[in-house]
Amino acid sequence: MSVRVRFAPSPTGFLHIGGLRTALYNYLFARHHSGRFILRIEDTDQTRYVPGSVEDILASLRWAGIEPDESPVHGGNYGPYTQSERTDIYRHHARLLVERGTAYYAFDTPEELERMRQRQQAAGIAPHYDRSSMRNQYTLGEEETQRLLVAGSPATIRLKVPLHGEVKFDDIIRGTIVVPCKDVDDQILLKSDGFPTYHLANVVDDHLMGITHVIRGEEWLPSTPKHVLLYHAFGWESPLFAHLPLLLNPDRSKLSKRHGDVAVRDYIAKGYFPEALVNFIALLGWNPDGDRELYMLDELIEAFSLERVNKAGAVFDIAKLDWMNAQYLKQFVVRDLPRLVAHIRPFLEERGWNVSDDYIARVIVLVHERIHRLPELIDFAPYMFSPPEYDDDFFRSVWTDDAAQLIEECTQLIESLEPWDAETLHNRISTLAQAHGVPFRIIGTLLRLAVTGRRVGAGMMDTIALLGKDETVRRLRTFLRWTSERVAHA
RNA sequence: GGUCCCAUCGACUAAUGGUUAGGUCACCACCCUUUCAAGGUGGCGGUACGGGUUCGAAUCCCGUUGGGACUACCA
Repeated sequence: MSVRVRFAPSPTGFLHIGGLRTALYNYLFARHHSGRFILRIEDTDQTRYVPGSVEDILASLRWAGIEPDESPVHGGNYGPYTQSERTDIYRHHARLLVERGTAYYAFDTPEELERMRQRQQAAGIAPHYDRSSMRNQYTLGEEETQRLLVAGSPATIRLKVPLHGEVKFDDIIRGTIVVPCKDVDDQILLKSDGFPTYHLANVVDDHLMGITHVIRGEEWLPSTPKHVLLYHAFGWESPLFAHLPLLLNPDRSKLSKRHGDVAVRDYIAKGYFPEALVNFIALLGWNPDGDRELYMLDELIEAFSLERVNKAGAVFDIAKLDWMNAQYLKQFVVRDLPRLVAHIRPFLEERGWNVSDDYIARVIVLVHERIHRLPELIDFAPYMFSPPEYDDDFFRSVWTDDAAQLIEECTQLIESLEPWDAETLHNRISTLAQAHGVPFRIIGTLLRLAVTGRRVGAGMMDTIALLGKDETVRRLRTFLRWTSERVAHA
């Protein structure tokens, strides 16, 4: 049987980084086995729906290179792929269960349920639906049940969980899991608003859509016994389960906002490469061997297997993501400079800097080893796009008595430099430094301060060579004028 | 509280009964060097604890401790 897997997010906001990893593992598994990857939208809770979510999920997946084979927009033979368009199917199946005697009607109000829970807590027992004392099909009797239904009383349908015995299932990642039935609650399957709960919709859809492997986050592990019971109740064969370890905050709680960005779109906005983010999260909880770190998407597909997924949660460590992004940055500088130029151009234009592709490319080559993400280039080397600004602290910390003389001579040297390249510049300045008995680094630093207004940056000779003779000389003269004013006032 | 899951350096992980417990990030030092990086070399640092099983345990079993998830007419 060919593999069919699904990623089934709720449209309650932007796609989460944890969701992206779940989608990725499903996608890798599907592609590795030449199977199908399905996107299903689980919007059965109308109150939590956030407009634009579906678009963000699709856009984020596409950005990451994960394209569904079937989805609300890609179509497919098992649609519709949006649960709110399948309510009739769920109602039908819920009634089917009632007819089979494996589910029943319940008429309790939220207030009644709340009181029940409080009683149970006060008595020191675990909160659970008490089938024998609440208002349902069994306590009310068939006649009263029918009367209430006909009268239109709000009703839910609950799963009739056996009082004894145990539920057992195999998880590909965790092995056999056994839970006593008495610890499984009579889960609501159909809400009084006629919509299904996650549990019903999920099981019905996975069955109807021919899903072979349910690969999802570990947070679903505790409710899997309910799902297994549901498959039994329908008389269906259940798919194989694989519960993925959670992505964690640095404090080892479930990855969440508060500790940093969790939306994929945040990472897109910060200029991370999809290759880097995908590579990074693929290795959070899975590893094909011990040593290799860098994998492109097709290599991940080739190497992926659920058997090598870890059980323990993994902390999302931005520092390593940054390192990985820098690795890809270096790679792309060699392999695909135009892509980098196109990537950074909007960021530059936002600052009002319109320069040629060729110039941008040269700046990227110049500074790329000093940054992790392309947009960092703007904060790292704004002086490549606009003149530097100096302030008093800066002046005090750099100025020495012979600085003016040295810069004056450098300016003249630069004005007449032929040919115009970094190596020649380095040689001539080196000679000048020797003539003055001054270490090269003194002049290098002085030039850096004058030309860039900063203490750190890319190689100074390369920077000057790229800035050009006119611009460099202009900045040096400005600097000299500015410093002489400072000295006069001092 | 109850149920379930988990446990190798600070982080991500390798080692599926036999290794001086390996690699990557981070951190530290040194080299390189016009600054900062990048790169190179080296270093710091770990099998949570206690019992078993075994000639031999990070690995298998039990317990303890710790962490997490779940415990809704949310997913």
